[in-house]
Formats: sequence, C-alpha cells, structure tokens
Amino acid sequence: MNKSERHSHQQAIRTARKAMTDPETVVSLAETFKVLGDPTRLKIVLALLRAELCVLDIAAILGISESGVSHQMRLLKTLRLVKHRKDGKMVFYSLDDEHIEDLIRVGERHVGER
Amino acid sequence: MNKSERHSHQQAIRTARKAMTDPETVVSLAETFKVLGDPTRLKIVLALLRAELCVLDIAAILGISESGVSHQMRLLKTLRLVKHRKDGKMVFYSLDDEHIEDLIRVGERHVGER
DNA sequence: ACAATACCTGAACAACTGCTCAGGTGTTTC
DNA sequence: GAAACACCTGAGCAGTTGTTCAGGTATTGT
Repeated sequence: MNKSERHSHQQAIRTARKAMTDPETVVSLAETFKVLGDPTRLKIVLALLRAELCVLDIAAILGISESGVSHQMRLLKTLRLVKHRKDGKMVFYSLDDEHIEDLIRVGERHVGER
Repeated sequence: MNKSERHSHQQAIRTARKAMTDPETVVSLAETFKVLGDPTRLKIVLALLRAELCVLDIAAILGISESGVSHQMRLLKTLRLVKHRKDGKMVFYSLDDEHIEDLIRVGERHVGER
C-alpha cells in the first residue's frame, strides 16, 4: 500500500476533484478575487460604486500617487472590473458590470456575521 | 488654488468617500477576497464545496505537502471560511457558511462572461 | 510654439507570500 | 512503550506585489 492509497477517502477525493475540471477557470476566478483582495483596489471599486471618477480624484481619495492609481487601473481594466471613457485630457473610470456589486454585497454579508 | 482643489470633482469625491466610512470593514472584506485569490486556497474551497476532507486528502488533490495544506487551513480557519471536526488522529474540514458558495457562484458568472 | 495639465509606463525597492524542510504534539496500533 | 500515523508549527527561501520615482505621450490654453 503506497502513500496515496493509505487512507480510505478515495471516493471523497474523486468527488472533490470534479469541482475543478477546468483549471483555466479556476485560475481566472482566483485572479478576480485577488484583484479585490487588496485594500487599495477594493477602495477604488467601492468608490466607483458611487461615482464615476478620474485618476486624480481616485488618487485624492486614497492618498497615493497618480502613478500608483494608474498602475492599479490597468490591472482592474485587464480583469474587466472597470471601463474607461476619455474626455479631453481626462480619463473617467466606472465599473464594468453589475456582478461586481453583487460580489461586494455577498462578501460584506460574510464579513458582517458574528 | 492648491493641488487638491485644482479640478472640479469635489462633489464626486465627497460621494465616493462615503462608500468607505468604516475602514475596518474594508480591510476585512479585502482579506476575505484575498484568501480566495490564491489558486491553491480557491481549489481547497472548491473541493470542500463537494466533500468533507482531511488534510491528507487535500494534499493528494492539490499535489502539495501536508505542511503546506496545514498552513493554508489555518488561514482559512482564521477568516472563518472553513471549520474543522476532529475524529481520532484525523481532522476533517468543511465550509463554514453558505455565503462562500454564493461568492464563488457570482465570481464564476463574472469570469464566464464574454 | 510653449507651458501646464492629466495620464501612462518601466525600473527599482522594500515588504509580503506560498512553499518546503526539519522537527514538534497528540492518537492509535502492535 | 515503541512505532506509525495524522497533523501542526517555526524558520527560511525564492518569487511576487504595491508603491514611488523619473521620464514619457496626448490634450488644452495662452
């Protein structure tokens, strides 16, 4: 009996493995959570829940540099959490879809318990 | 006119700031997303969605060491994503509440689009 | 055309993360 | 009680992250 057969939960293991048949989806899903898992980026998303904002607005709200905001916005854009609208020399950001608000609400419900 | 008053979005900034009146909640929320934002931990949670599992089961599913699993379980436990049940020398882990499944489902919906 | 504004980019850095290794505790079996 | 098992913990490490700095582009105003 080798190490992987030692204990008797082969059935549970087979069942559990089915939860991640598509490794690519798992990685994308993790990336989505990860992007919301940083206080700075979460604050940006929370702010955009209320108002459309330009880079300097966000920098003012967070107290970090324009450059820092710009880097984070690129990430949020890549993962399709935010979209942007150019108006002259300014770029206005807003949330890209309604699932993000749902995600925040469900998360708040978990944190709020107890 | 100083730098922070330069542009004319003071109203938007005031509105957006209201979204994070409680900084402690923001940090807790970010921690919750962060813990799901790592592929290894997300896989653990996905697996536990299907079956109650012990440490060695999880290690077998993920292909990492018992020790690595143990470290991650402590984190998941601290953030109340999982609970544990001792049975002899084994420890069985399962999800702690139903919001976690909701979180995963909403996340999948976001990732699935396009 | 020049200066100011709003934003973006690459490089660099300190801080943090996930993992393994070595060694530990508690439980079961012989 | 000794050996085997299931799990936990602290230390250490390579890789990643968030931020700033310096310098870049595009747009506007004079």
